[in-house]
Amino acid sequence: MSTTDTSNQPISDDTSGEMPKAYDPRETEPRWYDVWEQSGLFRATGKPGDPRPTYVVAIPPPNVTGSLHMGHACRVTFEDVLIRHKRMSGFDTLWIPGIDHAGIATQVVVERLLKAEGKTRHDLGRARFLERVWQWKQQSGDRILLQQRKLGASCDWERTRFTMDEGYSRAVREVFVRLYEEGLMYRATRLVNWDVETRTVLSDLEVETEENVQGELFEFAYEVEGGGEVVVATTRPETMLGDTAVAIHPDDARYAHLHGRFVTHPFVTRRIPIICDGELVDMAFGTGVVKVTPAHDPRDFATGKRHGLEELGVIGLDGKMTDVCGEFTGLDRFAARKQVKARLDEVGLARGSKPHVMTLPRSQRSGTVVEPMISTQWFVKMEPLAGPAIEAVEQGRVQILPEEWTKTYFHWMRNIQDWCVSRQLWWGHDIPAWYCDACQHVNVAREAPTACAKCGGTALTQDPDVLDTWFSSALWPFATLGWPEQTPDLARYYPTSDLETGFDILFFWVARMIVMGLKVMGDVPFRRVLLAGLVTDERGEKMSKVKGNVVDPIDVLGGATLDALLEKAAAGGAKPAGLDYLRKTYPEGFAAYGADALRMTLLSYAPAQRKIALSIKRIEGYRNFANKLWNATRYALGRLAGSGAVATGTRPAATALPNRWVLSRLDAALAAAEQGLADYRFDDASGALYHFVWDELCDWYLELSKPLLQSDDAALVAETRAVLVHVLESSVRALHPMMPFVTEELWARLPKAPGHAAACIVAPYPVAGREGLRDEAAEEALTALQQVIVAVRQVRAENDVSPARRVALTLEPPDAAVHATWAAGLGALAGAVTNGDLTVTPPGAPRDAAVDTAVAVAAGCRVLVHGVVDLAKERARLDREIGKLDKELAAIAKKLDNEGFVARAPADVVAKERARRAELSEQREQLVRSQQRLG
RNA sequence: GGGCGGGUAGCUCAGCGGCAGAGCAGCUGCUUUACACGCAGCGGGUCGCAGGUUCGAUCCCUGUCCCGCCCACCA
Repeated sequence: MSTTDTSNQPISDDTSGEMPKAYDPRETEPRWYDVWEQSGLFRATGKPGDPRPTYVVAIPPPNVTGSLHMGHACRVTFEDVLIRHKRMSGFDTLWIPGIDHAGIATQVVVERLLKAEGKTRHDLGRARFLERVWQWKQQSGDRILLQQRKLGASCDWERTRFTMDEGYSRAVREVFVRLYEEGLMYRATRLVNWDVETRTVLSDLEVETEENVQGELFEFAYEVEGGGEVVVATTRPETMLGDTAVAIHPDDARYAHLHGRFVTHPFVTRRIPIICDGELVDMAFGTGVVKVTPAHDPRDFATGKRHGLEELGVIGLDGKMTDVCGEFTGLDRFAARKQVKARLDEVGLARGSKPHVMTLPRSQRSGTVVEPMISTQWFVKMEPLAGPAIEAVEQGRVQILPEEWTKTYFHWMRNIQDWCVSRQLWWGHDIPAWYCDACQHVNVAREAPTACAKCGGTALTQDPDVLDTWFSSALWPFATLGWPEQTPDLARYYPTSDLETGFDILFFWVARMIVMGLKVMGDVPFRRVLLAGLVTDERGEKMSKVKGNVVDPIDVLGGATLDALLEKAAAGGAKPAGLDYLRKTYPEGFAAYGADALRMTLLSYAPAQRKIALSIKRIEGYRNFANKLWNATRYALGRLAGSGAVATGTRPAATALPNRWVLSRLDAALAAAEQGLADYRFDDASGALYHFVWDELCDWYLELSKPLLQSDDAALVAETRAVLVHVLESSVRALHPMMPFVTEELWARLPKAPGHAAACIVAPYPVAGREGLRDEAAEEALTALQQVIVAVRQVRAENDVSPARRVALTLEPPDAAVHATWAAGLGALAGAVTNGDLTVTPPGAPRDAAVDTAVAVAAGCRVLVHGVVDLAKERARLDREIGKLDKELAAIAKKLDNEGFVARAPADVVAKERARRAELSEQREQLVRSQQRLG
């Protein structure tokens, strides 16, 4: 695949200087980011009729609540890998950046700022408060966008969107009105989740349940009119002030005499009917009598509807008892609980309490216990909308990865409840509903109406509430492309390709985008959903300011001393335990690991329904890897200098074994990377390239290339240079999506043929098998070479032979054919790499080794290391080697002696075992003979 | 009460029918002119537990014990 012509791109940078021994990301990263951005390389340039395929990702817009955290770094990394890979592969790529206004979260943050000034939002009034929030938005939003740049995000910044942009607001109003017109948006009075702290209603999703709370089940009696009593139990005694019925099971013989009777309320003058309800009451639970508070409990609310009970609100929107509560009026709900219990005790109606394990609903934002309240709110009717969204996933029009999440998605969608979308906040999208002062008619319109549609009255009041922030987020994939205008962007880039996000917002955001995309655009918003884990600290605990365990991506990139970390944590309100954790875990703070290292680290975790416990040691490892790549290039540049060898992007021809081998291994690595990227297994893709570069290219090829480059054979030297530069530049290109900065820097320094891409970011992504396939013969031969070299190294290390000491080596090939290969040059390579003078003995030569000679068996050959005098050590080493072989042979024997195995296992498996047994036995025999010779 | 995921080397995690792997940590050497952010070598695991299927199980099935998460209106 070809990429856009970049020969005229103004890519230039001063990379002529000497390469320092260590790579310093602080120097290269800002420099290259500016070059990319200023050259317009992030822009999606597709025009109508552009033949290139498109690839589109809409970023999950970060909240304007502060600064970027590790979760965002995760988003940026994954998405940037996808985008950069596709860009290099010739796609017209668009990555839409943006910011979310994050209604409640942002309002809470700004209110906290005001509180520090001793003010509340009410002191400012709505208009001035919103001004403050907009100020905050500007500041926080800018910071977030800057931080994303530091991570290397190649977004099309000119298309940056904010969920409260003018155009975006138009989209929100349009969708609201359309849903209203179809009867899918409605206003209703319901029992809702009320957050008394922020004084707003919450959707079901914004309520989190705290499990296994140790509470108590308090029992008290109601006096029955005409004598007797019934005992009820409750975890919330204060709600008894709002009891409007007492329920028993219709079939409960114990209470048959109570049918149609009343009880009296001890604190307010009210007769409370005893009702029969088989749905609410479980005869076996407690006393079998249930107090009914329709205004403050979901099940009681339903019961109230069935029986036409009065809904008596006793807890106000402010969490205090309302004025129908007599002596308890004005008390905080928790104070009232105590007081009610005390008073019940006083009047002799308390009947004791039992410990009770329960779950407590808490507000996701404020953490306060959520109070069920009756209130009039706007709802979206979800069931008709969910159907198509379920189908889309069933039919694979949207694919969810990892697949385990599909089930979770279906479960939620199939049991979906209506979505409460109004919020009693100031920061958010206004609800486009105006109430007629004269006739109360609800006027829902795209623009503010001048007169009531029903009575013509001109006195209209707009709904003071705003919309749930997720309502606008649900429109993200098309609103960012200009909808409701029919823009060229919308035509070209919708549906988007992949959506990548954290699994924690599968319901909040992903599911609702699918719903809205299908409803509004008539098509899915994206083809694929990639869900990633939550980034946690090293212990697997969620990062939080209070815990002090927040790892700021920017600190990881640029470095931070322990003192700086402690200071920041303390400023964020971290507790002493959190600071201790920091001291213990990061005693030296962070070095400047660089964005590339952080990115590689985040990519290295396998996708799973699990947390990503970010380890600094791991980041350090990838920092080291960047340095490794840097130094490999440094080595290559030194050897290429003045030679005229250049990278062409085309695989050079090779005859020498190491050259053939490394080209073949490169191909294997590229194939693995390609597969990993295709499967969204970034861990596999990055891992394949990491291991190729470090374990094969650096550990073996670069070492083997040294003797080759010193050869008198000019053609061999030229070939090796061509291979060296090719393998390196291919690795650099292949790693670019994961490690954009160091690769761009190295790319600039590598000598390139005139036609080759000027910038790595737009260079063609290397494809496996393009200019040649795997070279099996070379791989096999080089494996043999490696075995011999490793054998010599082992012998040297175990016998304390200094690496500096040159030794004499003898290689005894088993037959003429093998002898030919080693004699032809492999033997010399083995010697060169191990600092030895290696002699290959011809077949049939005498095979007696002197006593000071250590012997290993590798690649079927005997490997003799002369001048090794420590007999005891050598004997011990051989013992261990033989022991290892014995263990393996025993395992093989167990299999082959098993008739079932020989009879039923596939023939090739059996054959393999037999061959292996033969090989190992031969090896063992040779070692035993060598040992005997040692005496 | 349902559902999902996890328990593999000291730590963090890959692997998921046919020789137990990586990174880090540990131990032993090495100022080898690409790299000490390094090189070479070594040690370390009844793959949570118990059954079953299979010639063969870390991998598949059943049960069980821990840990995490999600959903659910039992007073």
